[in-house]
Amino acid sequence: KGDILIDIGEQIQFIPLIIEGAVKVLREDASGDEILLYFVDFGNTCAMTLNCCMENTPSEIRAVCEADTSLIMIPATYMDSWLAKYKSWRIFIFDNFQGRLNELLKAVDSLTFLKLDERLERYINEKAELQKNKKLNITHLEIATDLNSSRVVISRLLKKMEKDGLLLLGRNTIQILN
Amino acid sequence: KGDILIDIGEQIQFIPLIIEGAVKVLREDASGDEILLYFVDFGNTCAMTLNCCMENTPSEIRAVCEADTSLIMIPATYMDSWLAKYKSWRIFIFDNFQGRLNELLKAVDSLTFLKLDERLERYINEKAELQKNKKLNITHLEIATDLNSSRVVISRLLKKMEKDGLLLLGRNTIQILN
DNA sequence: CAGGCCATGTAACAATTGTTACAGCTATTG
DNA sequence: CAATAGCTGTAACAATTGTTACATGGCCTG
Repeated sequence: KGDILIDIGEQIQFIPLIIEGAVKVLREDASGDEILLYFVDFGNTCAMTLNCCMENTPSEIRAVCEADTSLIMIPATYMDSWLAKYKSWRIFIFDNFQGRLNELLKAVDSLTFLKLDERLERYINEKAELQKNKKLNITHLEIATDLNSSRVVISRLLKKMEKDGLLLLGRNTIQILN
Repeated sequence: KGDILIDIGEQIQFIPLIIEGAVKVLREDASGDEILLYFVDFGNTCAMTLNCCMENTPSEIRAVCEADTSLIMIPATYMDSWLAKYKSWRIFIFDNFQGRLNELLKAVDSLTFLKLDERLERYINEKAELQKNKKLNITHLEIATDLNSSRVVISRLLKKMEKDGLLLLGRNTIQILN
């Protein structure tokens, strides 16, 4: 948990398949601001990584373990020969591309069409679903970083959600009600 | 020009390769608001389309011809067998995936890290580059639609850019200076 | 237990973006 | 040439989001 699997600018020689746990994929700009792109969990891999392996280009994203995570690391050299040999591998790879593209589209949708309070709500629910637990251990600052907002704004919105009876706030915890 | 190549929800049986012209790829939400994702031009194809062909899922995006456009339409049935047979085809396909993923990342970056005036500037410059002409034929409303903003806001920002000596505005035209 | 660090709550204010309303102008059409 | 529809300019105002500043209280460490 907390380990950086892949960082921006890094070259990768292995395709990571997630067996257990979850990985958070994010993007950073020149001044160090971040935005969460999506989570990847069991049975999936990161399409960005696939490309890096195929094309030997540096990573555009950072991947951080959300929880303790087990991976199978497949050497990149197998990538191409397996594509030629196995239809099941082709299907797996393209399924994953599709999944990642759709996650990116979802990210664009959120940024474009949702207000911050809606993005926050979606974020909290996704986190809870991922860890299968309605009580989150997280600080307002961490949320603000993931959503590229500021702590004060997130606190303000969370307080409003608590007043509306959606949440219960504590130090380092958010309990989802209902 | 103006033709809709692929619409949201449509099924596609052909992989379009762009020979001439340019295609604009956009996303729409439930209430009909749009956001421009990226442009595709010569030598490329649309990764979303690739997936639709492989997986037979409906399109998540709309593709509209920006200019008069010529395409080669490759029947989707060839997709898989060519992947098994030709390394050059695999490279082509993965290059395109990489290109489209990077365009999507760029879209996320713009939405996250740029203010509207910067997004507008980027948009105008991209348009000019695409058509290799610093005089654009476009209305403020069209721009507002592509950027998911409102006409009044775009007019306001454009006027400011004109005052700053970056542009020359006319009816249906924007001339980029410098 | 004292000191310091961190998380949260709140207020006041600023900046950005969106909305509504209306006026003037241009081009096209009958 | 009159009528109309579409494009642009502008003002006034509203909503959302960001910023700065400070207070409170928990928790860890020495």
